[in-house]
Amino acid sequence: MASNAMLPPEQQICFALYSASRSMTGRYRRLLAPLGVTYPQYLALLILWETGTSTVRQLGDRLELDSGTLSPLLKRLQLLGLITRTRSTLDERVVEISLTPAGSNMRSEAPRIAERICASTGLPPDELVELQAQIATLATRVRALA
Amino acid sequence: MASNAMLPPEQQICFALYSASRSMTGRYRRLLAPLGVTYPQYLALLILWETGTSTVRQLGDRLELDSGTLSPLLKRLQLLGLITRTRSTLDERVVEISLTPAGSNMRSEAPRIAERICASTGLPPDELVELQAQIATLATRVRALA
DNA sequence: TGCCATTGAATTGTGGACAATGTGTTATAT
DNA sequence: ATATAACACATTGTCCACAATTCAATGGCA
Repeated sequence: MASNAMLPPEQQICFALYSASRSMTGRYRRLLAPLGVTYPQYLALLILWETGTSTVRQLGDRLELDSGTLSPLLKRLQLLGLITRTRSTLDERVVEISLTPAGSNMRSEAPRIAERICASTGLPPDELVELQAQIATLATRVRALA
Repeated sequence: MASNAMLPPEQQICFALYSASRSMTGRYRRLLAPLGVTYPQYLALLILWETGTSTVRQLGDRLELDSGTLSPLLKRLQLLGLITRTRSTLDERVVEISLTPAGSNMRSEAPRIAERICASTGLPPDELVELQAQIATLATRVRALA
């Protein structure tokens, strides 16, 4: 592995991930602009479209984000009128995040966006799935070291 | 690709990239902490260790970052005493970034860090190179749409 | 019951990203 | 030679990411 030691960033996998992630976020930026949401906000909506309601903690577990990131992000989604935030009556520490009708309706835009994102990769579905799995495995492995 | 339409984030390649990139940055955070620099700062140093001197534009071209990101980042590297920033005498618009002796000396730490990063992936060198190439290709393709 | 560690969110502070704009410099075209 | 465009970088404002801290609420447990 010593041969890898001083490779330029363009040949290192970390930079490839860093660069690819920003490319993808940039692609989402254009696609999501008409909806007025960002990519991380869209990720939170994806979870909520699936679950209906989630706590801040549950969103953080799924997206691997902490409350320092999610709290202001969710506040912005609330300002946009897409979600509601209410303290749980069973446990006053917990904040329940739910979709408003406007937030629910936005779900119908998702398939078109996902389709265009997949198309941007230029990869056939099977290769996309394969690459996704490899990258996810890598992420899990690296995260396990923390 | 309609089948991909409403996959949960955990099964989408964009989220895999987003998540893997943050995992890697987190790994670098620990490894770079003794040096007092961040991962994006380390990327700039990687270029400078290779070139000796670069303009802000050249750094931006290599790292795909604009001056809005690089200007404050380089200012921090200057505060750390790792680089100098001087206006080019030939073209007063250009700012030349050069390594200080302290910045140059830091290069000796790089191989050890790169080695540990590669080890974190848990992948053999050949698979690492293969995966890097696939991700870099994907990034290029997506970026071409902008 | 009262004490104490734990938990869930929010807040604060630092550093990235990136769009949009500003400022001065250089190149180009009449 | 002078306007005008193009260029390099800096600045501003918004949103993310994450460490560290705070604070209220909860759940043991003596």
